[in-house]
Amino acid sequence: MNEHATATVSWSPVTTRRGEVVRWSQTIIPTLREAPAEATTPSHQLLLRAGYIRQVASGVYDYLPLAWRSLRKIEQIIREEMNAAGGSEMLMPAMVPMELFAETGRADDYGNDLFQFTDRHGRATALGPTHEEVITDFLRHAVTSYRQLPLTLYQIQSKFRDEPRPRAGLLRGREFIMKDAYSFHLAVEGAGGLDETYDRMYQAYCNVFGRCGLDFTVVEAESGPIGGSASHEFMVNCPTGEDTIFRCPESGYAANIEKCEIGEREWSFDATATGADSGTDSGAGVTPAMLPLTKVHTPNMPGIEGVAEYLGVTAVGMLKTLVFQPAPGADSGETEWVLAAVRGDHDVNEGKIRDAIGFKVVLADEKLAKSAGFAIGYVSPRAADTVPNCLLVIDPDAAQGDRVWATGSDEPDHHVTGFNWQRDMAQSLSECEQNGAFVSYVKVADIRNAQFGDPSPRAAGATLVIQRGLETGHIFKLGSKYSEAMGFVVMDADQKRQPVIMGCYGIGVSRTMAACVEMSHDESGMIWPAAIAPFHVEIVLMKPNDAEHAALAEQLAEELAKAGLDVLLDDRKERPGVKFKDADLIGMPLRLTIGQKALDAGGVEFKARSDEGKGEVVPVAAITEHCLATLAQP
RNA sequence: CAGGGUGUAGCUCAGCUUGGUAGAGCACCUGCUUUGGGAGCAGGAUGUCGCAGGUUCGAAUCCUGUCACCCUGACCA
Repeated sequence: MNEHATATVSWSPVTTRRGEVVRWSQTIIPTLREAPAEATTPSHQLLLRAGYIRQVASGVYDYLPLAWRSLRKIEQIIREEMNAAGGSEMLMPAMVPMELFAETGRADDYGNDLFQFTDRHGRATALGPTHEEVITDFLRHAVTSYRQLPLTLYQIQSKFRDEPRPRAGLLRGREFIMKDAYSFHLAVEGAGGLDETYDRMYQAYCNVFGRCGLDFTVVEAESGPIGGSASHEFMVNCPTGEDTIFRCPESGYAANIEKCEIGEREWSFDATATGADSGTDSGAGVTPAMLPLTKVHTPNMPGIEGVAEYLGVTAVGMLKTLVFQPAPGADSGETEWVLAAVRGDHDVNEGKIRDAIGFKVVLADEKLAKSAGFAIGYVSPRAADTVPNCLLVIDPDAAQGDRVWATGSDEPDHHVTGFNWQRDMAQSLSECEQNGAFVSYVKVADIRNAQFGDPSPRAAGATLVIQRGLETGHIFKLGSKYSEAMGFVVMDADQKRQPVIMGCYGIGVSRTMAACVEMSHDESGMIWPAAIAPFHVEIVLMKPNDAEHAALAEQLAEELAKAGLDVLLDDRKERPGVKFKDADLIGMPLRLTIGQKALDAGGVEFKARSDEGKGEVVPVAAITEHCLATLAQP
């Protein structure tokens, strides 16, 4: 077993990382010629085929040796950047008593997404999906003075969420590896404040994903159920990504679909106005001439597409009106109902409604809405005139008065054509047009999801473009949501008790690995960036039985390891074709082939995975230098 | 949770309509040959046909139930 000698490391107080040498015959890399039928996304298929992961249950996977090496490298990069940003690593338990989630109300928010069980004593316990409560519980006992702040703590750990539908392998699992960091401050602004750490984390995240060799975009995001005031998502760019992101090519503004603002759009309820068309409106299906309001029988057609076809118009020529209610606990004053009117081809954005009217809304309960007088499925903006305590919010693209619209008739199974804002709702709208502000019960505001080609909110004349991405990182400004709920207060310099201000920062570690495969592969297999590849170099030994060849392979591996590179030595007694196919599949950045051909030519064959062709012969003495130089290239 | 699909050898799948006691390719084991892009020949091993009930002389096949997994949606890091 002397060949193991290359794996021994001489300990030194000064660490110059020595690479590792692993022989294929002594580990397990179970490659598959064909992808198992259950895998449909590229990263899932390749991770399975290349012997990185195996499924244990839906959304639950073994990380095999190759995957684990890559994951550890990603983790190490994260550690270095978190530490550099002032974070301290710790480890919290995966098991969390339900009492902690009850304190913040997240037991209900998470609901069935929380894995729960009861221990033998009947204590309700959850597997942690994230650890705000646990860390807040720890710190409310350990930190009592503002002098101990600011503080940033993080951990890298398996998280558990009982996803309604796990899918795409590691991209959406029920158990996954995540780095979660939490920061604590006395204030939002100023030295030691949340903003300072948030900005530092933002930079650290850019460093992490940059060092991992990923092509990514940072987008503004809604903070979601976790709560808080500001948020950015880090998205790995790839065409198969499940998230849609919008970007303004002029200003660099980028946001996800929930958050993306839309630039100024002209609107007017005036029937005689000219040029009211905004640049976003193709004008298809609209009729400038005034037509009479006509009721049309449209039985069993609550859907926009069906009705539009039946009425002989397009969705662009229709008004879609949805009925919302103030969310439970929302401070809505007198308002009981919120009507949102958008163009038929647009989607209402609840977050934007909230921002426009000042309180959160949820889609109305159908039974309640019907008993209040709404003909659900056939509602028009005019319902705001008849139902009391009803607020009407209109998207600018729908607030066009120089044309007629098809819309609901406010009675079941009927729509109307020829609806015109000014003629048919003049009274309600008269004041609204003055300034667009909250006059009486009508308001015009951006309340829809952005679309390709919408005006940019940050650069006049520019339009938004669409990209696909995979979310691998997310940072939030939490504020005092958790500290207030859990009584984490600290004495400030004025001897007043202040709830602590928090931020939280997550990276999906296992998802980052999958996203990398998703982003970087070809028809033959994976193509790893050097920084997170399981090994830097794979040595393909063509004739493992030839003592001279084998000795050269060992010598090269040793040299490369000394230079700090990790080496996988394919010493299997397999045919060349099998080894080459496998090498392409598992995707190490560099491949060295030791065979008679190249030896006769005075060297070994060198090939970068990302290059086409069969590679070049490099003299043995120059190999290490050549590898290091190639890996150093961006 | 709604809709759809699939469970047969390690993997990909055929067989099911029309019931008669299980197959192919690849992988695996042995031997020989071969050795630069998933080899050839010869031989060999491999299954509670997801599970449970029912119908039948007889069930992979028909019926009922159930479980698992995948896809689309809702939801979501």
